[in-house]
Amino acid sequence: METKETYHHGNLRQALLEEARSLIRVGGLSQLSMRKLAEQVGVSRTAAYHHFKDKRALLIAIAQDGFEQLKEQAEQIPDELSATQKMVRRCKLYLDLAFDDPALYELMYGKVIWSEGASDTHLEGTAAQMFKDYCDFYAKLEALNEVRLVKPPALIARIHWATLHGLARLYVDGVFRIKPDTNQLATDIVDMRMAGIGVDQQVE
Amino acid sequence: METKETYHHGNLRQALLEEARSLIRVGGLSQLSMRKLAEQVGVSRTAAYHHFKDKRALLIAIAQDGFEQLKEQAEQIPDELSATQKMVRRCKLYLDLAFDDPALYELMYGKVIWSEGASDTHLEGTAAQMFKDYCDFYAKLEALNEVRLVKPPALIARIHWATLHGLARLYVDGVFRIKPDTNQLATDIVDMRMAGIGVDQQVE
DNA sequence: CTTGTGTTTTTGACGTTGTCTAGTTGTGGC
DNA sequence: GCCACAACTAGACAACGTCAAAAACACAAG
Repeated sequence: METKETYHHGNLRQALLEEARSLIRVGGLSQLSMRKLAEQVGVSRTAAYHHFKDKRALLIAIAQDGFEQLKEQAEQIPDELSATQKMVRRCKLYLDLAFDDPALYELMYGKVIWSEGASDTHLEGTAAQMFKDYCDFYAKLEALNEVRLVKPPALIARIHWATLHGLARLYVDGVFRIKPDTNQLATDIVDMRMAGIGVDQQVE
Repeated sequence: METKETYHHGNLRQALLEEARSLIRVGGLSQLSMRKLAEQVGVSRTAAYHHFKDKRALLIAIAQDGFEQLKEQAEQIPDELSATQKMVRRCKLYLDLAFDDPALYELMYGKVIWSEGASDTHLEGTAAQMFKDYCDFYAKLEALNEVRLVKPPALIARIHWATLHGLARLYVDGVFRIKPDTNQLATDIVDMRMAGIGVDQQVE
């Protein structure tokens, strides 16, 4: 790679994304500014605007990367696990994201992306898919006669996600300050959710 | 009240709080600026700094008012209701706050207050009390032999609050855009929570 | 090697923000 | 009426996000 004395960075977009990711991991979303970011990367304060329409576009790109990473992690869950065990793993991945990288979680599931409609982020499908996965999970358990749903799967899925999101946000925002054992917590949530809809035995 | 041509407003602190409350209700937290607020109230941009140390101090005051209002509403729940019915009412009040005044909810339970430690806000006790109320609720049901807890009350209380908070935040942040029937939702949550910990009959 | 074109930066500038500080005005006690 | 203090106004500063013009760079064609 050539030196930085020249104008052309060469791979500025990627460098901005990586540096921004690092900055928010350390200082939180509120500590990220386009000027500080540019300074860290070694370019002028408006160089980023050639690669990103505005600050929100850069943040969206970081969130997209985060969703991609989460998806790749979910795909590594072994196929041979039961549906319930897979769900516990997915819940754990979700909680791990929030507890290990609170600012990325806040970006992915917070107002920057969602408050003005997310149609420009191509992430609405992602959120819908997550919701659908939860619905499918419960519908599948019922189809296998493993549980008897006493509420519609959509309601159960909504509350399932809300529970995870609430635990995440209460930590991300600083209301709860103690990082839990996410494996245990995911197990407890799925366990309680099983009991809530009629399953007879606890998660093994 | 005397005219506004004079320097002395007379009751600027209260006017700022009321106007700020109104501004965030309409435009959201991000639309509130000290300059716009001062202009709306008819004073110069730094007048507020005589009454509030900084912007965060003003926001804390609004959040404190919000908690006070929530507490007063909870105190109006009739004593003769069963513990479960009271809990449904409280859950409904909580959800109503989030769905009817999202910015106030975000302020009360979000980063402005909680991210740097809330010791200067005198609200830590409020959050702790809410958590304790949920714990007590479940412990009381168990003491009355109405339910059999299969998890510690602290975990159940934490997940109970997380569920409410998650539903609230998913709406406040714009991930979910449809305002639900909060009475039905509160009933469903408590209903499912009952089932989750072993209650034999649904909420009447 | 030169030239032209397109890309990618830098630089000057603007509007907005929160907040500091000095100065001005108003209030109330004596 | 005077004085001290409270409560404001006004000037100023630093930082922010972003726009647009100018400058530098990369590359292809001749």
